[in-house]
Amino acid sequence: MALKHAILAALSRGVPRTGYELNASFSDDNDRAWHASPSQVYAELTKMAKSGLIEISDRNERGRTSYAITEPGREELKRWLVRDEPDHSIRDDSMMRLVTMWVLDDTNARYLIEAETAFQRKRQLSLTHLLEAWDEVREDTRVWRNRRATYLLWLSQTELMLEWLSGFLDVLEQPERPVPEIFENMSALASLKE
Amino acid sequence: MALKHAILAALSRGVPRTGYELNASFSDDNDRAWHASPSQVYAELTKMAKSGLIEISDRNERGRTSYAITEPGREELKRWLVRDEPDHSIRDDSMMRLVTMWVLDDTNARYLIEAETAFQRKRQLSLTHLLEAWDEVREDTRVWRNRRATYLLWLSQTELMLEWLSGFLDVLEQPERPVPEIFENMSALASLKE
DNA sequence: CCCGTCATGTAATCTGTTACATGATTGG
DNA sequence: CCAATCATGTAACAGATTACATGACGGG
Repeated sequence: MALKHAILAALSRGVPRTGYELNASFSDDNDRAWHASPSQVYAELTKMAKSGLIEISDRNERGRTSYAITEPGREELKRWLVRDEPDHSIRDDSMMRLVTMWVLDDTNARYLIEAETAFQRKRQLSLTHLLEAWDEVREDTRVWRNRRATYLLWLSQTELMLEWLSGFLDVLEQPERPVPEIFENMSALASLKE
Repeated sequence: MALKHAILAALSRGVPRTGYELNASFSDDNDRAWHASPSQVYAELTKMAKSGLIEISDRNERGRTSYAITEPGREELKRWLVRDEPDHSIRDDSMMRLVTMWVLDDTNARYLIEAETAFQRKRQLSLTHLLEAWDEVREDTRVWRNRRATYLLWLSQTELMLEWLSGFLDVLEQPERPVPEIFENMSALASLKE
């Protein structure tokens, strides 16, 4: 039950948040960590409040209910981090498409690769903007250092992906050219030269 | 229902496979595309055989049942690739841990980062070996070009991760040093310098 | 006043995990 | 012959999605 921990992580800074706000971050394309649907989040929040990991910190005149992490919640978050084995299993729809691309003709394959490229470029842009905005805030707490480092990772991951996608187009379209040759000039793959 | 498409993709080369063999690839740490548990795979295979996307190609003296993709199955695979929108939502347990690391003290954080580093190094090794083995096979079909390109992507993703992890250790342990400075000399992040 | 966004939730359904059961074969 | 691996499945449960329902508020 990892949504539980994703919620605890989101509240761990101490700032209370509403279900709506949490949903925004769980559906955000920039948040490369955990996705959840709204109904799931609301259900989980009710359950967690009942079990004491979080508590209602504020119930506004309007519908909004804010939740805050409790001490047991913070304990559980740490317990999870240090005791539970990380789960490295992956379900990546777009990766699966990339491995299966060869079943298509060049026209369709090219189209799909370009669509993926467009998506990654969009991501690259919004991550860049976010990082630039943070440069001006100039905060330097432990949380922010962690978050900035993570966003730098995500940015370089999407840039690696973009570089690879352009090579992948050549792999499908230039069937005579050896695959290793196509990728050997990638800066991001420089370490492969050893 | 993406497991369906993962199975079709695995059978798409035309080589029949048993449930057991499919399970091996779905639980393989190297296969960075789709994970599934054995019981789920067996259930899905029975269902797909009933609906005609795959068929039993061989039922051995022993328990083994081999499945092969059918023409409708191949059609469905292509339909999925070109018509269905890719799902970019992510649930990445180890990524979530990395974003939450700041709640821990340095000792625990360092320990977890080192554990993750060990995992990624193991992956790096097995991907390297796989690619080297393929160099000797020297096949050059459309499938193999696609697969080689994908493995090169996974390898460079792993190497990017390794480089980032070593920087991330510094982020937590050298609280005075600015985060961007720590990562600016990464070769994989070279494009950020523009 | 109507539409879009804010804000939360229920119910039905589907997807995926865990624990368990079963039995054959292979290598030491 | 015993343990590990091969090989498949069932049943109960947990996790997640979809469609739907509800209502408040703010701006044009």
